[in-house]
Amino acid sequence: MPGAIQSIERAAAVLRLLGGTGRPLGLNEIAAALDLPRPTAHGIVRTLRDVGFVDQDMDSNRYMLGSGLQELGHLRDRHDLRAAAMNWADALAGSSGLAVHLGVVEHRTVRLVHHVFRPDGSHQRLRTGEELPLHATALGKCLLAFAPVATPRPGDLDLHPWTGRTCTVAATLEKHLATARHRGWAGDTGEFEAGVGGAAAPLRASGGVVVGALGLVGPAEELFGVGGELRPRLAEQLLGASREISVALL
Amino acid sequence: MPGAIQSIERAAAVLRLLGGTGRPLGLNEIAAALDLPRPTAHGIVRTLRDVGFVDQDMDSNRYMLGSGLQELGHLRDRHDLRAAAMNWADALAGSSGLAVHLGVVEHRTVRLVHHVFRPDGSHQRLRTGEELPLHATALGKCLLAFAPVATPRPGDLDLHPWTGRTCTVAATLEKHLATARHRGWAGDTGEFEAGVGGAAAPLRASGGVVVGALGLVGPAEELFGVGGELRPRLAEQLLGASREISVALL
DNA sequence: TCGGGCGTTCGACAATGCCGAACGCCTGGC
DNA sequence: GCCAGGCGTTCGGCATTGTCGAACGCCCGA
Repeated sequence: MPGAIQSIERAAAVLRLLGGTGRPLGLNEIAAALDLPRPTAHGIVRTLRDVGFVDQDMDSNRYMLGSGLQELGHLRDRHDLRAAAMNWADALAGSSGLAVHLGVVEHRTVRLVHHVFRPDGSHQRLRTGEELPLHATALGKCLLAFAPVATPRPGDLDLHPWTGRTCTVAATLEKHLATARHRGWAGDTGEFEAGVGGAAAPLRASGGVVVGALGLVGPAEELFGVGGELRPRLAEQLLGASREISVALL
Repeated sequence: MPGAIQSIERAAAVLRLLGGTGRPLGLNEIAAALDLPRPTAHGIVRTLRDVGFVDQDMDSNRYMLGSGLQELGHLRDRHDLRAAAMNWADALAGSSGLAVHLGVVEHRTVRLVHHVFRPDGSHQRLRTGEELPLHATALGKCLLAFAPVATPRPGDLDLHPWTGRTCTVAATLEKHLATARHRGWAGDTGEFEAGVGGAAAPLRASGGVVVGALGLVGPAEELFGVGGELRPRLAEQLLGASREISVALL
């Protein structure tokens, strides 16, 4: 059984030390805390700085955790969401006969973090990683409606008209969001891609924080009945799955 | 100029690869992506797993980002808050003549992340790192009032009676929180420590998310006038500082 | 059962990391 | 102004640690 790589272990110890101490540390403090000679600690810290995991204050020369770590931490949060949702998303695609999307807020868009194909064997392109507009998709409108503090205000969005059905007036979009809040899900009836509809429900982590949205996507006439309402069976399946995923996120 | 420590650089590359790919990776994929021989990649990945920065799925043997990284990322978020608030907190202590606390929600308590002594040269103990009760301190009530999704509901809290003034009934606490929301700050009149009062205002990051609270702490009669209202000068100073910090967090 | 693919271990060796000595800069005290 | 001390940083010899080809062991599918 080969041993661990010592320099990587030491790098991890430096990061934990910086994280556990509530202030920037000087090289001498780091070296003393880890019982390392200063040039050894310096080599480690300098490399961590070069890779973005540690920042160095230009005036005091002290070291602190870097933004590269923060980004990785947030990505890990997202992976947890995906892991919790994956099985339920698969099952939802199976029971609904539609494609399933899992999306999160990223900057001012929806980032697709998981995509289950419609289970009919038709030719489909995997869209994981794509950016979708907040105002013109069910996922986006769901996030706008249920995670207002994490999303821009409708009035601050560029309401690009993707199709003739896209909301291009903030007040109209606000009405859609109010309706979504009332129903517990948000819909789109061909607002991003003509003829393609969607419905999405929020995913909540501990404390009720909305951390993402789960959506169904397919031909609009398959999702919505004559009155424009989401078909009751689909609503039940979507809301059921989003509830189970939210429980798994606690 | 000495070079970087190669194995640490490679470890960072592994972490970025795992973060940037939306799914768990096998060793062969990691080795191929980084153009490393498998045993080399294995040594790196195994060490990262041992230090908690990488998790390995027991069934598939695939590797993904670990929870240790997530924790460090969150700690970095907190350090950002502290860095943004530090100078304003110092100035607030100077202008108010009181001690200043900066706190965040951690589990079901307030974690003190910064503490500026009252500037009168009196003997004081540094309390950074301490846990304070949410229901009995101004910081805690501020977080309960303004960050409801990140804090427990009053009815779910253990309302321990620290002093004779502590709120021990959820309905009473709810009233305090409603008052705080109305005023923009929360107060405590000796509910945690007899005779010691506090007032706290929320700190907001981008999107309006409340990420912490800034508080004044001192003898209750210095904070509150005869009618029990926070002295106007202190209210103005506290709210001014919290606004400036919130701007710095955008 | 066999073969392929996978993660993991073994051990030789050389390259890389380690670390004592020294350097250069900054600050504070005299 | 000068000096000393404290700090982060560099240098370079050397040995230890990391690297990596070869092999192992396990699992799954044909």
